[in-house]
Amino acid sequence: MVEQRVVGAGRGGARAPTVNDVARAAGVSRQTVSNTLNAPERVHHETLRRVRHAIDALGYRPNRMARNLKARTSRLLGYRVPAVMAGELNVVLDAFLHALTDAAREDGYHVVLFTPERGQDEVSAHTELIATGTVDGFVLSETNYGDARVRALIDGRVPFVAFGRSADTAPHAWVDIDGAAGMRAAVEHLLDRGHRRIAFIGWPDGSLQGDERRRGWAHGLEAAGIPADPALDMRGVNAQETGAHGLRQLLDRPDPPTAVVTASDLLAVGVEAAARGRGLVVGRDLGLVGYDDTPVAPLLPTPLTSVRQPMAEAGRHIVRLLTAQLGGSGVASDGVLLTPALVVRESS
Amino acid sequence: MVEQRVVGAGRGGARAPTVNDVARAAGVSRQTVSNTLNAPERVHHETLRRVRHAIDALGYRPNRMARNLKARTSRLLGYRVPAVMAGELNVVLDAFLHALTDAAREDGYHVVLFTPERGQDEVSAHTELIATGTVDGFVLSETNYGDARVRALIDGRVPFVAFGRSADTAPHAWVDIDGAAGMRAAVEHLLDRGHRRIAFIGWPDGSLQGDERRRGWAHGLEAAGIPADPALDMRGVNAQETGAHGLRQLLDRPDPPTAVVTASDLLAVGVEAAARGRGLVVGRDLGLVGYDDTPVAPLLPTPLTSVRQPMAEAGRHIVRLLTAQLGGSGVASDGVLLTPALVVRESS
DNA sequence: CTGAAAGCGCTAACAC
DNA sequence: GTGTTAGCGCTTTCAG
Repeated sequence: MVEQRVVGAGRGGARAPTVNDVARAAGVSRQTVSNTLNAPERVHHETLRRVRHAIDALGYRPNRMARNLKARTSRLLGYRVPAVMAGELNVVLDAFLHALTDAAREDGYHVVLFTPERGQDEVSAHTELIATGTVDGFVLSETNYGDARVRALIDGRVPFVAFGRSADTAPHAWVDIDGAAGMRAAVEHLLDRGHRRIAFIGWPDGSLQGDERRRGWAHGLEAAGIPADPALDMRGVNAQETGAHGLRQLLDRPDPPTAVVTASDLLAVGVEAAARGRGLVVGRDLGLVGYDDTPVAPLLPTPLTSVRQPMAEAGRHIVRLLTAQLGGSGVASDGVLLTPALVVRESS
Repeated sequence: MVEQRVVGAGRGGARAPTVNDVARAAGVSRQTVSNTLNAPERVHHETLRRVRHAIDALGYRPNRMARNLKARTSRLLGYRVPAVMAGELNVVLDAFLHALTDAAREDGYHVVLFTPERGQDEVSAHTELIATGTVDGFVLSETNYGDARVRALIDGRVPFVAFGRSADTAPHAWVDIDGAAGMRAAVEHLLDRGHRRIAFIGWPDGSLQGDERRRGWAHGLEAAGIPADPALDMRGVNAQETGAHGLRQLLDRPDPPTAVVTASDLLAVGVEAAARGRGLVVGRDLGLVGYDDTPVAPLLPTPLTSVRQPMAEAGRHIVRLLTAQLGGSGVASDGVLLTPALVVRESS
């Protein structure tokens, strides 16, 4: 009986069986082994059986790297791990990565992580990986206006898909979540609840996502015949204190809003805290809707209504577009726009 | 002037220059090119200069896969992306991944993500990757009592490092964070603050981390001469409601605790909510310490004191141990135990 | 239907 | 110091 244990690159382990070993065991040439795997219809029934038996007996598995070298591909998709922002609520990176990984596997790829070296710029971190054939293409996230990576990858004819449009660059493949639609849904929900004065607390101008969300707020109101009052449009960095400060300012006005939408859950947490500080109960005295539906949303004193982004779906689409490019089908300038969903809780 | 643009595997891009191209351009054999890169001391000054010039001019970068095939390694470390748990606070996956990725790069490796296929068991997902030479070793996380992966990888002589000890298996390389020490620090901190009746709310018996944290609570008290009262030892699934229910039960006792430590921030959120429901203010009327220092901790109505696990440091150690094994140095049974730190906020 | 020959891009031995 | 030879494990012509 042939020993059948998992043998790999492990130090000390016997080296893994190769096509040659299988060929010898089955009494055929190694090409026939290859055909058995890649074009079984060209192999005689009986031979097929014999080869397959040998494969099982030896526990043979074709070597990825040899295969890839021959095929001049790595079957690897690069993803730059976003920097960890202290104090920020990570926008469900895990769901996104999980989706990327699952979808990649289904298409015969793997996701490989990277970060730029100290002192290395973003762009050369990418070009280096391509030039060495380490990856076949990239998943870009956190793209913004005039993203340098987008520019460079297009110029270098490197396959990639961006998570987020980057507005002012040449056409390229992207997947995005419609931030304006999400915010608009939040506003419409509050309008349904009877609110008429709805404030927005967001980030300073100049971020693609932030601007889009602000636009959604304005359009949502205007569609209902309510002008977007600039006095109800607050902005500041993405921090709890910005939300708190914003709400206090709003409440100090002669005509305070009855509801607030924020560009992030983090801002909403600040709003909730400031409201509590003024003796107001969110959900009863003040409508509040956050954005991103981070894990904190259901945990606030008044569980927070929030806009949920379909991160897993986005990840799947990204991989599909990317592998389509790599496979030769698929255009490098496809775009997919996904719509977020409002998760209604008690804050609104 | 030689054209100098990034050329890669991109469809339509001209194929990348190889050693042969460089050799031709520099008027040497391709071996000399290889030596220039890998053993420059054996190459004549003048030749070195010429070859290097050609390398720069052509934008040559050695192909990873060819190199790896030759070296019989993939320079890839596999990491199974943990399943996304709805409703759980992800324990700062991003910081961990970032650290893994950075450390891997410094040692000449990359991290590749994977998940088991539908219907595929954990173990064969790992052995498959090794058998095909896709990865050189693994980073295991979420190990638990009698982990099947640990068993299988040891048997298959596959290099790996576990994040978390798995108690009852054969010796192997691991990095862990001392949960008992973390909880003990929390208890000692509360004792310093004058608390004497300190309750613990944790998970049901049978999880390595949960049991360890409970032990830390008991030992922390006993070291101060206070017996760990079983009536103050609550358990339930990791959910907000478990914390809330636990606190209500504790408060209904004739001798309620003055402080609570929990096995997770999520449980602490529940405690905070239940306390508020009873008209108690955490930090003033009740001491509270959570665990994991998730992003919610500073955002609670009373910012939560919590035990922070050094995830980044753990990631770095894991990669160091793993690459040491792969490089031939380093023992496969090294262990590193890290100590968590208490982050004191207003809840205690 | 099967085998022989060639080569993906690189490097390690060994000659010159 | 430099070039020649060989081969990592696989697949892809092309003969037989």
